[in-house]
Amino acid sequence: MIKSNITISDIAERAGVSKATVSRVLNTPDIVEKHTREKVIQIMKELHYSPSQAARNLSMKSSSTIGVIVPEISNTFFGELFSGVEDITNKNNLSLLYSSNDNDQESDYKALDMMKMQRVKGLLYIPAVNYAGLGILDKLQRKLDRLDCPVVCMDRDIGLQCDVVHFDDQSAVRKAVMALVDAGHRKIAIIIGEKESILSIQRFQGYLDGLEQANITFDEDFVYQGTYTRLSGYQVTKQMIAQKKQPTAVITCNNLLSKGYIQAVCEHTNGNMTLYTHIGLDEIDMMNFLGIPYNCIQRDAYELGRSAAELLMRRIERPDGVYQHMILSSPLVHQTF
Amino acid sequence: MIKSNITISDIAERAGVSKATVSRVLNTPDIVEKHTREKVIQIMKELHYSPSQAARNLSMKSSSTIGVIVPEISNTFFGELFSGVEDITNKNNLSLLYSSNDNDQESDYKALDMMKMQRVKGLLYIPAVNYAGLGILDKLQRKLDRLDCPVVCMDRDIGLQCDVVHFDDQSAVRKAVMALVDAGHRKIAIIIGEKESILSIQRFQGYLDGLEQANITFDEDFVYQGTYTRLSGYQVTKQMIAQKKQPTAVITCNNLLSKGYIQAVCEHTNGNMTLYTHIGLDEIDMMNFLGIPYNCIQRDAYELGRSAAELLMRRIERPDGVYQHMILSSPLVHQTF
DNA sequence: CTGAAAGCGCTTACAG
DNA sequence: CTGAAAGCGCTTACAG
Repeated sequence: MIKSNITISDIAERAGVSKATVSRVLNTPDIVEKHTREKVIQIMKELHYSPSQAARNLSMKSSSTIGVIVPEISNTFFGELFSGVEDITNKNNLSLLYSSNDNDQESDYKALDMMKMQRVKGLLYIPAVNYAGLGILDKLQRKLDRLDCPVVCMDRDIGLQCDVVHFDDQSAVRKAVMALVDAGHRKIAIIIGEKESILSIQRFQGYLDGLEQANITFDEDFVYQGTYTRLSGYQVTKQMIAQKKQPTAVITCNNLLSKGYIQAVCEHTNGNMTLYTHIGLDEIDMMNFLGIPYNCIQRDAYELGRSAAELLMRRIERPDGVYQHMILSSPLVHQTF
Repeated sequence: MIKSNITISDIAERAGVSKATVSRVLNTPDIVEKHTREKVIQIMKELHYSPSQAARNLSMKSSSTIGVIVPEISNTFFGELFSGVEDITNKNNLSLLYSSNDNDQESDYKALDMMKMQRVKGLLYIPAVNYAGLGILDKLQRKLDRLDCPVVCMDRDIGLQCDVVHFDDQSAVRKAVMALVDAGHRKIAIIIGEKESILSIQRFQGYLDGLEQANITFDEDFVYQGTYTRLSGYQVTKQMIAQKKQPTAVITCNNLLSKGYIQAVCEHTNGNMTLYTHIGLDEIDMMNFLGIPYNCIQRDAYELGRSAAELLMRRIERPDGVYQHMILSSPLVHQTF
């Protein structure tokens, strides 16, 4: 560590100019005389000067930081998303302030408070829970409004007044059901996570839509509900396997549930995945490469992050104008059945 | 968006006290009289006051942000690592400023410059490349020193003067070779990434150590070198498969290479992974659950992140003292052969 | 093209 | 226990 608190004053002094001039070569180099400019730049380099963003932000009442709040970074889906975000913010020379909310409302509030204290220039946000369902959507909305910066809500459309980017899960699940029906299935089970989650609600609705379209009577025995974790997917699938009334096809509603499902099935069949015909939401890494046919609704998390970040950039440019509602398609990819 | 630039002055005015007092209820509440304190707090709540970190940092010449630089967040290894980091920084009420360097030296410099401008309180750092190998380690070291904050180097020990946390890859690979030898193998191939990478150097040395210990003559035909990407792992493995001289066992030197390897082997054998006996570095998600026996050197990325973050916290507390060199063990996990 | 000065929103000795 | 004032490191009208 080197104590190196070089400030604009040091540069000004050495260059024999005012602080204002130094500031100008930093911000509006064109308006300072060439010779002066070069001298100042030279000295900055010599002294390894690095302007303080904090001071700059304070003075300009602005910020160079974008906040990102996602449920949990260790889920590859959010890692990919993050990667898409970064590609855009990098281009715009913006820093990324990160926080995860662990799908927990309290953590979510904490994260939002932090973002506010940091005065982020914009926020990319995945709500922790379904605030609409909890009846506290208004409270969240006010919290976001008070952030006093553009917000783009990603992945979960809980009814927020802001730009929103998400996948059309409802129709994707509907199509998945239709594809199974076309292949002759009538007994189609679905495994969903938390009932209250907007994700579950939409995906389940897609399931109902599909059944209706195919004239299949809804049978609640084929609805398995857990939480959006691998462990839960495993347990629920075990339960399902033990039932007398068996489905012939299964839809699992996120990548973690799918993983748990696969684990349970493989354990039961000794690695043979054909116990049920299966369609998962989200790709699962490696499945394609192992020569195991894997059917899924493909959601491009990288693209989600990229689109949301681009939308945020535009919104920062032009804060006014009607909110965008962007829906990304998620194709059904099935090699077999 | 609500324009809500409530400042400490607003609070002071409404509460009929000075700014200093308001600041004190924020920072040292105990020394302000109970009644005053409560009144101020009350007004802060009413007005949804949120202090500006930028102003605070500037005034205190400090920071509440930890920087994290990793190669690429989309690799699950780094996602897990990040998750370990966050658990610690959350506890300490520190924000996380994130940047990836994409294993590219220029991006790495850019990231470091950004961290400096942001005046991070500490940095968790994975060097983009092997600076030692490039002969510019000194330059990097000075860059880090000028950051004027504690730095913990993670995952890659390139010889930096700072705290370091990494796995003992060399001895892990040596043990992997020994395990293969014990199972009767003599023709053991290794697939490594970029030659110059410190990762490759150490892992390759472990390979040599193992061969020597087993009295096996080194045969360079069994060394396959690519880059640390899935595609490269795939291509190199294809090449290997096409060779007349065949190994009986293969070691792949990171998770991406392992994935590419698996892809190539499965493609060639139609899903039968027993073409070679294989040990990969790092776990691969799902393998265990698919009932596919997968042998690997297990490196706990979450633990790496957690340890590094804890070390950083301690170093921030006590900046002086000799640098720590922490080596995490990475057990060899093999169910078969 | 350049400088003096005020201001951004805080904190903290200092004096009371 | 509290306030007035200086200072953190910048930027930017304003005047020249």
